[in-house]
Formats: sequence, C-alpha cells, structure tokens
Amino acid sequence: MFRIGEFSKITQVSIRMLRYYDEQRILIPACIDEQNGYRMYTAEQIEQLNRVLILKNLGLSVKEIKELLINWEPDRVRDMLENQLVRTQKAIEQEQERYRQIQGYLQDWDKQEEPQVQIVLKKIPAYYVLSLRRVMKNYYCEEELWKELMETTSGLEGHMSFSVYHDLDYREENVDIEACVVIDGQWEAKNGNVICRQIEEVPVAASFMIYGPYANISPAYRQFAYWLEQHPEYKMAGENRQICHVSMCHTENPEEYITELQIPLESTV
Amino acid sequence: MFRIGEFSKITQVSIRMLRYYDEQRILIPACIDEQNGYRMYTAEQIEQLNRVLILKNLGLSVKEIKELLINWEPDRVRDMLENQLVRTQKAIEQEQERYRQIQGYLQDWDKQEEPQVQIVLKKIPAYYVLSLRRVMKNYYCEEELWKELMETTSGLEGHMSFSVYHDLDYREENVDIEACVVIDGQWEAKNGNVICRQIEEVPVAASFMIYGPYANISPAYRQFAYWLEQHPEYKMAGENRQICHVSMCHTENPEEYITELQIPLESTV
DNA sequence: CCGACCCTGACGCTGCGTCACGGTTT
DNA sequence: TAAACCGTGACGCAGCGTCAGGGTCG
Repeated sequence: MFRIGEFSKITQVSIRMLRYYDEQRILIPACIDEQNGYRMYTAEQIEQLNRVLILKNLGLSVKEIKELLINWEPDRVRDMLENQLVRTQKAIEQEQERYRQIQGYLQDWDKQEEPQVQIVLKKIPAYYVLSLRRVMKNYYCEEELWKELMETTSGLEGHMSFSVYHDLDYREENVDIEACVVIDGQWEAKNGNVICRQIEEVPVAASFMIYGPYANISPAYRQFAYWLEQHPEYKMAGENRQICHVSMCHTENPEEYITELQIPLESTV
Repeated sequence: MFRIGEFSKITQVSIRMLRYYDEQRILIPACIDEQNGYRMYTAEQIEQLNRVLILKNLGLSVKEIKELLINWEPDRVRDMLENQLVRTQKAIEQEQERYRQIQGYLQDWDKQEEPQVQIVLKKIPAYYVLSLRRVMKNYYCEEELWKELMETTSGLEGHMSFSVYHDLDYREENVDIEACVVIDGQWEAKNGNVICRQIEEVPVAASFMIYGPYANISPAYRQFAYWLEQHPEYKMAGENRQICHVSMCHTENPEEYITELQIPLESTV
C-alpha cells in the first residue's frame, strides 16, 4: 500500500491529478485510512491508472474514460476508439486547412500591405425561408421581386433577408434570382408563387462586406476574384448570396448601404 | 451607428462575443451612449472586427490578437503568422501521431483481448544526477555499483534513482551500467569515480512496470518486443533505463518489487 | 404597459496547477 | 517543534454560452 505521495512518484502522475481522478471516480484508492483520511493505493492500481493514461493519451475526455471504465467491454472500447479515430482525422484536416490559410495570408502579405477586401471564411447555417424565385431581365429588376415577396411577408420586416443568385455563371440578363426572408420554422406556403423551403447549410463560404452604393459591388467582386487567384486551395461551389444589412429600407443615402456577399467555397485539396 | 444587436446580426458575431471583445479591449465600441450605457458601433468597425475574426480563425489567442492590434505593424504580424505556421505544423504532427497510436491499439484489440504489458508513452525530463558508470561482468553485479555509489550519496535516500544501460545491443556479460541518483541542481563531484552530470531529456519513451522479482523482467521485455513489432511506427533509440520504485531497500519480499523500464523511442515516419 | 432591447455580474465548461488553511506523522 | 506529509476547498486558465436581475426604448 502506498500513500498518495509515493504512488505519485512511482507513476509520475501528480498528486493533484490522482485526487482529481478519485473525485471523478475513475481511479478510486484501494482504501482510505479511517484514522486520518489518507488515500491508500495498491500496486495493482498502477495497471488501472495506466489504462486511464493510455486512453487520455489517445485524446479521450475524462467523461468518456469514465464511461468505458464503468463497465469494461471490449466492444464498447473498440467503438470509442474508432470514433476517436474519426475525430482525430477531422482534427488533422482542420489543422491542415488552417496551415494552408496561414500560408495564404503570408503570401498576400508579401505582395500587398493588407488585403483590401477583408474576406472572412464562415459557415452559414441552414435556414427556413419564405422565398420567391424567378428569372428576371437584369439585376435592376430585383427590386420588383422584393416588392412582390413583401406583400406575402408583411410582419417579418425585422427578419434577415437575402438574395440567392442561382446562375452558376455570370450573366448580365435573364438572371435567376431568389428573394428569401428567414423564418423560424416550417410554414405553409401562403401564396402560389411564394414558397416555404429550407435552405441548406454551407460549410465554408467567403464573406465580405461592401460599403456604399451597389455600384461598389462589381469592384469588390473583382477583388474577390483576385483573392481566389491567390488561394488556389479553394474554388467556388454553389449559389452566391447577397445580404442587404443596410439598404433602401433603412436609409435614404446609398453611401450608407452595407451589403454582404457570401460565396460558397469548396476545397480543391 | 448600430446598437449591439444590429451589429451582431450584421457581423454574425454573438452579442456575448462583442461584449467580451470590448472587455478584452480588442474591439471597443466607437462610442457609448452616456444616457443608457449602450455600446454603439460604426460600419468601419466591421473591418476591424474582420481583422479580429481572421486572426482568430488562424488560431491566434485573444491575447496575441490584442498585442498585434495595439500597434499594427506588418512586420510583427508577419512574425506572429510565421510563428503560428510552426505551431500549426506541430499540432498537425501531434494529431497524426495520435492517429497512428489509435490505429495501433485498434489492431492490438483485434488480436488479443488487452495488451498484457501496459505500455505508456511518456516524456522523460532532463535530470541532474550523481552517477557512477562502469562495465560490469554481468547484471547481477549491478548491486556492487549501487553500494559504491551509496557511499558518496548518503543523505539522498529518498531521491529517485535509476540505472542506465549504455549498451545499445543486448549482451549477457560485460554490460555498461550507470547508476544514477537524481539531485536538484548542479553539484561538485564528490569522489573520483562518482560524477555529477545532466542527463538529457527523452521526448518519447515507452514505459512499463514489472511487478515481482527481477526474473519477471525478461518476459516483460519479450512482451515489449511484441509491442514494438505491432507498432512499426517506432523504433528503439537510445539507452534504456530501469527504475526500482520498490526494491530490496523497501521490502524483504521480492514479490513486492516494482520496477519500471523506460525505453527511449524514435518515430520512423 | 408590454415586449424587445440594453446593461452588469456571475456560473458553467475542461483538466488540472497552485495556493491557503488546517490536521498528522516522524 | 519543525519539516514533510495528508486532507478539503477554492481560484485561475480560455473563450465564450447562458442565465438572473434590473434599467430603457418604442
């Protein structure tokens, strides 16, 4: 029988950890001295502790280790390890992704002082929307679409709304636009043309803000094209969205407009 | 000027985060309404926030981001990013390492119920030691070495001690043994044969415990050989150590001995 | 007067390191 | 009696999510 200090020295595990493992019930001392409350450990517990340390090294959380130890069935351990294998794989991919991004920024840094359009990669969640989709003659007709949609969605003025551009190639006319207003859950369609649907999540999208009148959108797009060229690890994938955070509904002055573009991306590696 | 809720919606950053970034002084509202204490943000602050989010995505901590933002010099940002590149690379390697280990355990799991010798990979820190090294006729002579060392190291009985086996190949006789007692810092050598030296750190070592008499060491070594075969991602590298946690100094009964073997490893990948 | 905002303050999460305070053993 | 153990309890860490309690705005 060892007191906690000796056991700590033998196993190279700190006293604090041993106490913590006791508290979490994943390594309970063989007995506790009733006189003074000292924790007493036996040599066999080294094996138990080793199990804990091995699982910990493999990246399992204390909670998971505990669940495995409560009843130690090889099948459950197998499942957990296989699960952990998948998680580790994902972690590796994420770190590699990050590595490429840092490289990208370092390259940019060499060429220009600072990226002029600040592009942020983000994940866009799935939304339920009320939407109206139609092929319009040109981008300036988008307003008509919105007016029509508004007739059905009155009462939703505060909700986020955005446009989706369904053409995968660029075109000046006959553009396929969908005007969307975000709602909380599934609704019944309220009108023959306005439908309710779920818009799927986008795992990675490039997002950037455009300040001022809509005429600023084109130059910003060209900046984005430049960015994309510098980042060959990505390509465009899916339908772009445009969110008018501040638009004619909010202000009279186009210089105050704030428009966000979201461009779904996909990794090329 | 936006109130925090609007700003949050535009930027897709939670109100809690905005308040946290204010608290941490990495994104301070443009002004604060003196009447009601409301945080007010301007559109230009979106760019500032984007900088923060980009750096955050690259894995920098809030503290690091703060330091960069305090005075924004391209050179310092470059340095930080390069540093981050290295850290990310290390993280990738660690995760890959873990991936291989999990794979290894899963393979073992298929073949045998549970590894019989529980091997833990650990890092061994550098130590200062008083040591006595000599080529001895065989392993049974090790005791003489220890007795001789003890003459010089009286007063250090509680300190950790271990043996280092300097032969890189296995041999039955003329073995090169070093007996070491750990001390706190550099000392003067106290005797012609006993020296004080620093024993270098071992980044990765396989460690396992042997319970009972020293005769159990050989079978345990064979178990280790089996483990090594199952884990071709490692090979032995360096001098093995043996720590007698419980030995003849502590007990009369060899069945109670606890001996630890530490075998430095090196990755083959 | 209500609901939707805003504020500050505080706990929760993980896995321990690191005191502080007090009892025990040698 | 001092040093070296042991015990419990609590704060700190990062980066927020998530209340609670109370003031404000429209």
